[in-house]
Amino acid sequence: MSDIPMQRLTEFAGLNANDLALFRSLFGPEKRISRRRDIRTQGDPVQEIFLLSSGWAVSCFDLRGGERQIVKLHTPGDVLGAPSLAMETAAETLVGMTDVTIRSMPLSAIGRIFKEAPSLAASLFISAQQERIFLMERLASLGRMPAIKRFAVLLLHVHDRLVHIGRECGVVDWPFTQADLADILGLTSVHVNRIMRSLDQQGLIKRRGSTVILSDLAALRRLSELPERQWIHGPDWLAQIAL
Amino acid sequence: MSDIPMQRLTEFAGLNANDLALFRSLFGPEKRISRRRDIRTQGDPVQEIFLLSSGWAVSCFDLRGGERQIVKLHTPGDVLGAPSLAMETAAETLVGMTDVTIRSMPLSAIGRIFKEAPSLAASLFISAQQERIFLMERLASLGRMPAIKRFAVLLLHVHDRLVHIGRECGVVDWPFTQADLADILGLTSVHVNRIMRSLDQQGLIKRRGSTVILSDLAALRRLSELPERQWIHGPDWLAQIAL
DNA sequence: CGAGTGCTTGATGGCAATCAAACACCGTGG
DNA sequence: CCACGGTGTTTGATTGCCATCAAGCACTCG
Repeated sequence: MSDIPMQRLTEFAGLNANDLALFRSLFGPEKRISRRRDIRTQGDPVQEIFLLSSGWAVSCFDLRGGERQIVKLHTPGDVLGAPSLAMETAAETLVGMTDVTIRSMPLSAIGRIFKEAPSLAASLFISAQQERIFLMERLASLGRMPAIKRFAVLLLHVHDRLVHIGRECGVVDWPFTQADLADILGLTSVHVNRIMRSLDQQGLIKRRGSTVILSDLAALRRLSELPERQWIHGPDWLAQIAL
Repeated sequence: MSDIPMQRLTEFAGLNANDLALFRSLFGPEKRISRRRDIRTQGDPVQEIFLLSSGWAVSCFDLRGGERQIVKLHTPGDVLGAPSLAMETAAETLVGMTDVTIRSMPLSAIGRIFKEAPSLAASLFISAQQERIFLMERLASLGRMPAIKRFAVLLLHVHDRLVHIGRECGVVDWPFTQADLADILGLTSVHVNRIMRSLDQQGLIKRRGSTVILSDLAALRRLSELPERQWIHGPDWLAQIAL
């Protein structure tokens, strides 16, 4: 059984040993869920939040017409299902894109965190704000960019997140089919295919199976129209909580 | 000088008198900003968050090509600029769409809230999760719906928020031009115009200046493909923090 | 009254959807 | 071993939603 990944939680500030120990203690045992299975389906009662221990997952909205929009990609260390904390029943469906292992935390534990570990609570709060930025970027890309730029924005976003958790620079090895990418980008799989070939032929990316190699990072960033983000690290106001 | 509106903060649970008093005490004096002026521009250092006391505002992303995507509409009582708490410099531009009055809260005050008023902190946290749901809905609408449905989704979203803060049911009186709506919906102003006339002619809405009357709420909800949301109210885990 | 802003309408064009079909790969079972 | 179905990728032909371009109109304001 692997240890609990905490990259996302300690991204903005170090946490003391007590906080980390508390956080670990609040999660249940590991549970395996296989590829393409729902972790939680939209409409289910909200009784817990999840930590993704290993594998890839997504959050998505299923629409009445049978279409779906993937609204967030998750890598190990991510907390899943938190947005629905504001609701009686889950707004999003959580799906494993590979076999995944998750742990769950009951709602009562969230109360404990706010009561007993304010620094931890603040870290979760900032993480939620970061997620809002990610969503706003995706929104800007769907609303105001043609397909090629959307793809570049997505690829760079995932790339930068992967590098952040220690993966190799210049490579994105994700488990998505072109149909999945279409559900992320608001396109059809046919068009995603054309976009990818086009980027390939222009020399911006190369493809090896489901792996994408970013052969020209500078050109991709120029395409994307969005700046690289500078996240805070150990701001005064956060450090001061621990005192 | 008007009192501080707290609808958004008390939406999910009542707060005790101490928490409310603390919250009030953390905001600076009212400041007026006139229509179409930036409250904070993207790239500015993040030194505070804002409370919108009166008027309408938006958060938007300005892209390199000069286009913009409006990512969030704000009504009185909303906290503005919180997503950029995760960043060194602001990711979004905050703009008043009418003359607005705002109050600001320094970052150090956020630290105090987490340290001294865990129930208040938890309310802010849930509110951030709610904002993520809103963004995910917008994303689903831009990614997977044609223009008419996007408009219906937007109109209903704003309508339901306005009703929530006590405005008349069946009416949306907003200060947006068709060009603004285009920046919200990821369309052009020309197309927004055609969409609105079309809905008007079909009898789903009526227009009186900038006011939209929702003449057929049921039909609009059928169009929108998204369910009405049931937000939590006074869940156990939140109440338990105050004990 | 002229300039500016916002709304409306028509004509044209393009990006992406839709429809359709072939191809590659893979695990399964006859 | 090969047939087979299933999944995913690729490519072409056609369609359509929405963008773009252009111009006229209504209203406000200095």
